[in-house]
Amino acid sequence: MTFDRENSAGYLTNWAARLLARAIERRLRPLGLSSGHLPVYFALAGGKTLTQKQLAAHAGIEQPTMAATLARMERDGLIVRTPDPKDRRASLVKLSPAAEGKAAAVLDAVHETNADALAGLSEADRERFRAALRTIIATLAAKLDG
Amino acid sequence: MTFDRENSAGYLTNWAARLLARAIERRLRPLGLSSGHLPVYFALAGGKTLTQKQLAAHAGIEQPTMAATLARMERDGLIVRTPDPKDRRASLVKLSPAAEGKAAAVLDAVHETNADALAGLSEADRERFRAALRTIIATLAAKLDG
DNA sequence: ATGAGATACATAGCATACAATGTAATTGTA
DNA sequence: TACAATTACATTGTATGCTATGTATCTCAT
Repeated sequence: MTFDRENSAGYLTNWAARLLARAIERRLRPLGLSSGHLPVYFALAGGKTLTQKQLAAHAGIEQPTMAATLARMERDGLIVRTPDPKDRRASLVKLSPAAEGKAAAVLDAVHETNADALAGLSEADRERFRAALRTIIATLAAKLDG
Repeated sequence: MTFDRENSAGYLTNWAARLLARAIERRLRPLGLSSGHLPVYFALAGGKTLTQKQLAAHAGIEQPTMAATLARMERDGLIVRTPDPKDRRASLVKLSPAAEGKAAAVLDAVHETNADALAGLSEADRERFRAALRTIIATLAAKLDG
């Protein structure tokens, strides 16, 4: 079996994603945050309010994964849930004031991590890279639905 | 907090990696395999023999992660461990005959998944994408060591 | 030859992700 | 209005990944 990892987009993407996750975890840890919190942070920062379902859709993760992440964030005082007055099945999720207070530092951590990772690429290469990822995501997401 | 996911390499890479993982899982499941087995498969296919440490280094994952993966693969009859005659701390890991028999199908699954994911990119864009990933991996791996 | 340090692996604890399934509330239709 | 189907969330079980730490063995310098 001749398999060249260097030419497998899947293998390389997985590897890069793990390295990126480790890099962002290092920067978030001093803030008491973790990589799984990021999609929630960016969806809710600035006082916005969403349901669990909306958060999961926004993050592109499954509902049980979001349920577990929100449970941990609630345990750690990062989010607050209030009953949805229009739907007794649902809760409205908001960042806590403490979490909002960390928003700027979170944004810095994200930007620094991206800058570190992309240090070896020109600005044109960076944009081509992001464009390729957007295409791949769109392709696979469509395939998953259909 | 203004954060544009579409322009975050980390966010996009993570998302693409999760979609790719789901895609390959779908193809591997009928074979009784899973995405975590792949680095082991490709390192050992063809009768090769490596230690756990060598496998972890090859896959770019931490030793305890490889230990858990090997435990599952042993449980499922995919690998065989024999004591290393030169070092009583170590085991030599080999694919089982049953696992070797699936090698061609595994390779097909990987190639098909990559082809699906990259369907929206030209061959030139694909190579640029892989090159960018190799650069990012090298950059982050170096930063992790230093 | 021996003791210190390094090495190979195991173990514990946790986070993030999935699929499959259950429960309660809502919605739409007959 | 009542029942069927749908929806929102919870729960269970598993896999993959990490960090931190423990244990047995090996290696190297004295």
